[in-house]
Amino acid sequence: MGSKRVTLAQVAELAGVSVMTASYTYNRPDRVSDQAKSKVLAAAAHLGYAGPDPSARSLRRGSTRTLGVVMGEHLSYAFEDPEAVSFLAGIADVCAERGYGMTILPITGAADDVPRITSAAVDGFIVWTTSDDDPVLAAVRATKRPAVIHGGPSVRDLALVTIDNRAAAHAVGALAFANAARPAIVSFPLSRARVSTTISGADIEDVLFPVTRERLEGYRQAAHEAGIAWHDVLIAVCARNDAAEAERVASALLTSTGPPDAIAAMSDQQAAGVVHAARSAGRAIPDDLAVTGWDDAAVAARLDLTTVAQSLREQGAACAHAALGEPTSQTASWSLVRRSSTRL
Amino acid sequence: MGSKRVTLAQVAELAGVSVMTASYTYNRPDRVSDQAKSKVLAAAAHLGYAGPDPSARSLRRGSTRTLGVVMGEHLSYAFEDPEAVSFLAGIADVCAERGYGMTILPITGAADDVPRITSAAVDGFIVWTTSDDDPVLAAVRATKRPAVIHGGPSVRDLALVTIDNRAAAHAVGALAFANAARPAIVSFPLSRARVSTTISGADIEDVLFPVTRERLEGYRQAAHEAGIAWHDVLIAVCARNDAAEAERVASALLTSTGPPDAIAAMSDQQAAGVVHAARSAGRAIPDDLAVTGWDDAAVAARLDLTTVAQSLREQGAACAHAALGEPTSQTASWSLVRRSSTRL
DNA sequence: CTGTTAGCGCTTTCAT
DNA sequence: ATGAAAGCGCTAACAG
Repeated sequence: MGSKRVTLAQVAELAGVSVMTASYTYNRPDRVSDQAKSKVLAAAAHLGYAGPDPSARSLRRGSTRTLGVVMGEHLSYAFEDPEAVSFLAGIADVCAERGYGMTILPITGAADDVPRITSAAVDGFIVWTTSDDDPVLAAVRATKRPAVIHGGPSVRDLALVTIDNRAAAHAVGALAFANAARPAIVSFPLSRARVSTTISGADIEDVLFPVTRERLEGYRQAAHEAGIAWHDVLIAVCARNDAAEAERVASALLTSTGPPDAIAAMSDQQAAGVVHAARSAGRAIPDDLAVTGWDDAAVAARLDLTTVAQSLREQGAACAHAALGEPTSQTASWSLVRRSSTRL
Repeated sequence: MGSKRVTLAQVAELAGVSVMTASYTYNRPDRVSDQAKSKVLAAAAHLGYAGPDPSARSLRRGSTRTLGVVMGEHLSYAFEDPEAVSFLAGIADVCAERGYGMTILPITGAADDVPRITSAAVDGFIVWTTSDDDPVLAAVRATKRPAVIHGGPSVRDLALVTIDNRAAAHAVGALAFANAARPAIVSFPLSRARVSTTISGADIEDVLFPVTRERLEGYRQAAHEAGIAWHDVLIAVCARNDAAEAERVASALLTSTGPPDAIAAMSDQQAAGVVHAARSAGRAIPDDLAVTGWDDAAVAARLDLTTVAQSLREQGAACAHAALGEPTSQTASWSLVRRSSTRL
């Protein structure tokens, strides 16, 4: 007791063995005689030695046995988004199985994000959906460690795990916009600036979040096939993915002149907000207003929402495998869940 | 390009400066001339050097700039508990501010948890509520690094951040059990085994989760003061903290002979399950059944539940400060929120 | 402002 | 089964 830091060398000395025997006691117990082992462990206990120093071990081994997860912008938002949380749980499953730690890298959106990435003691990175211009992407790539991006964007040298958002949006959009005259979309942000705004017929090419962009493209195609001009489609952009903001936005739309008769949202949380707004405005679903969600979360079943099912948990696990350098299929599956919130 | 690992020495050599000048370029840019700095950065760019190796740096500095969080049992459960998630967000706030990483240590409940703790490259530990007999506690203590336990148990040398659960349970129990003849409690697990069971007048001393134990003590006192014998109080122990299990359990209670007329739950999620069960059983709240929750989550306001308010987010932040070795008040605040789900 | 020296604590060779 | 040597990549401490 007492001295601040106990080293393996001290343990070895007290045990009367070489440093290597002490080291083997912790790393290859089978290659050490029981006698030597117990001498080492006794000495360790006596000195209060808790095991090899993790940093020294990482340096020597060249591996930290930890995966880094970059959640984008304010980290606390990440924990508030249930789909993001499922994704984390999927990563956690794999880490737990492998005995790996999982380091959450706090991103603030400011310039100091880059050094944080660069100085993270991790073996690989998992990046949660971000925008094309996110400097974090270059920082991750520069580390030359295995890395995977969930959702997008696609970056050279980095793996990508995602569903086909465009195809899924096309499919669910077809249900949402069936027999609609004035469809609207409740959307995720278009850029990292995250401004809330309402526009019509968005210039999709300018959208910097690839997931949002691809979904808008799918919705555009669905609108087109339903005989609706894209510039007639109102897009309500929400700064954050939550029910409250979607409800406010949808209320405004529904009480405006020429209110929408179909709203496709980008998450079930948003769709739940839309449903509440519709109830408050006295609209019947789907007759007055068709609503679709995304993710097939618990709330979608509860509200009987037509939605796109995908497993963020499985995708999180797939990302973890990729970040560990294991081969993984890049393309995740999705399916359409047709319920009573749409006319079709 | 090409060579697997680029070192600072190589960068320095190419730049024609000493290793220290290269090191300072990254760590004390102000102490290096602009000229030298740009030579170093040019060389680094040329070689594809992304910055000092984190493990080597940690070893040399004696600090990892990362905090470890132990969430207890299956990590994925942690992410499913909204209060646990708030707690994590509070830690994340502080880590983001300080430029620290946050390593989530996956705990499986098996024997291999201990080496995971021991080999975590972190400067301090935060342990989410656990049981008196959790081996993780000794492992954390053995590292001799700053550590803090949230909720309990209290362990020598380790900080503790918690509210006074006993007092809070006493207070909310008084509202729950007012004018009740047959009160019941929907409880968190009593031990890490996490078995679901229903007992009456539990032997509180045997409960291994201190948070659960203290709340039961508070409820017992409240029952006593309401003139109810403890052995008449039914305790429905849930394996997990979620609405679904609480709803099942409450349904069973409400359809039994001599159903409860008051139920105190240990979380708002559980209370929400109880409310749903009451509705299904056609019971009026609070006249037929008084219900109380805990935490004052969003759902509590929505269901107009009497509950105990506490900020897990602030407590998470307080834990982070403690784990960083900063002084922190150990005792967090709580307050009673009286709404319409109780008779008083 | 820049450089030299020393070693953080450990484990990978390669012997014995 | 055990040990000696070497060095992972970096930065604190001190010169100059």
